[in-house]
Amino acid sequence: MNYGLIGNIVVSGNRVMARPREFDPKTALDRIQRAFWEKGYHGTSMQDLERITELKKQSLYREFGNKDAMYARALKLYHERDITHLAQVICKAPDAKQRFVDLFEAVLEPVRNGDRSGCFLCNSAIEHAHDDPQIQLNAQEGIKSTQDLFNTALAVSEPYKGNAALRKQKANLLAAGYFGLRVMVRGGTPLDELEETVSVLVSTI
Amino acid sequence: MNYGLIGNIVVSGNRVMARPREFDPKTALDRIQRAFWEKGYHGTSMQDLERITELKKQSLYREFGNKDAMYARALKLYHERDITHLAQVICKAPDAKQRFVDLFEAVLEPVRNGDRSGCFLCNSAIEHAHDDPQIQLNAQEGIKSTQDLFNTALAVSEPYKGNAALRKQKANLLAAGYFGLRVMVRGGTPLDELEETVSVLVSTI
DNA sequence: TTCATTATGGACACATCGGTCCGTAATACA
DNA sequence: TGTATTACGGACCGATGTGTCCATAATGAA
Repeated sequence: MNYGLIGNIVVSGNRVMARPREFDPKTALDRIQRAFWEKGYHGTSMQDLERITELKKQSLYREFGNKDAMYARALKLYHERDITHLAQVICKAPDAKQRFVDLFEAVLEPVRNGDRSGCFLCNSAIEHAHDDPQIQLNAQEGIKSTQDLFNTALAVSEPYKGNAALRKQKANLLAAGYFGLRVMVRGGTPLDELEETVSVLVSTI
Repeated sequence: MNYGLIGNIVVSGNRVMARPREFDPKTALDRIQRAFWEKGYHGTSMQDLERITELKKQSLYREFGNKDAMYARALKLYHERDITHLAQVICKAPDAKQRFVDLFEAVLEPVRNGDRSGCFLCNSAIEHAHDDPQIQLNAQEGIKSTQDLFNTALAVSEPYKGNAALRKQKANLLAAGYFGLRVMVRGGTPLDELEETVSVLVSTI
């Protein structure tokens, strides 16, 4: 049994393990991520994290190290879970157009539930563009991989299947529209306007 | 002679005026705006503002009130100057397509000069979406007015001139792409990728 | 029991934050 | 000259921020 990383010290399982952890690190990280996603790095204090995780700060520091590490973990989780989720959504339907209908529906679905957090990747890129080169690099790669994802999603149907140049152009167009849409979500654009924008985006396919 | 607003107190000019202001409030506000634009509200401290304006904090407080007021003034200046600038750019050319070529060129021009601040409106919307309803409202209106601006810009040429529904759709598409593009700028996307995205956006007109 | 670990409460260090106040010098007009 | 205003230096305030330390209790396995 491996308890994983605690701070920077690896705790192996073949030792005398005493009082077990009472909280679930995954749900803790999940809540931390939600906080950073909604309110940003500066907008989220350690007090906030204590409150929403229902953990004391000592436990948080023991588990994750420091605030920066928590933010990095949150961003990583976003990539591993939420981006991957979109990647799965977009590859289900058998034709390109329907794929993007599904994708944009997955984007609007949280909005219908009152969640206007937008895109964590975009948010972090904008908040830390001018002070954290690591996050900037992460954002850059995220943008790139979104374009690539859209590209492969288009490749299932003609004329994109047989025309790589056209495919890349369309992928870029859809990616720009996608990022813009997510900014509009966070910016408070009414749902019907968002839906209209989605339908126009899809109609370009 | 009217020295305008100092804090909330109007200083009328028919009194014995003594030592005149030695700095230019406009250039001070200009630098304040640039700082907020680049680094955001939380990322910009009063110390930063003192440094970049070359003013002491007492002068800043006397002139603008407090940090929130400075940020509000910066946002207002963005609307009055930078948005208006785009509005002028986009209305020069005689046909719709060229108008958006000009617009996107105006967006990329700062990037060519190494300025990747992006869109102050988007940045503020994302940073304050969940804590300041006033800024959220401002962002919402900014998004709306951008769509409207694009709409009127399209109205100069057929088929948009005679087809309001099509015009609105295209305006929404271009607006989403525009916002996405500006996020990509701040996210560090390479210039050639940005140019490619622009050319695809323009080609939809 | 002993030992290693987790959890908690509380104090506290240290920096930074926005913001205020005071004393003093400089400036311009009456 | 006196008066009103601006500018500056510097001290200072209270709040908040991240992060550490310590003592103590709880827990489970050897």
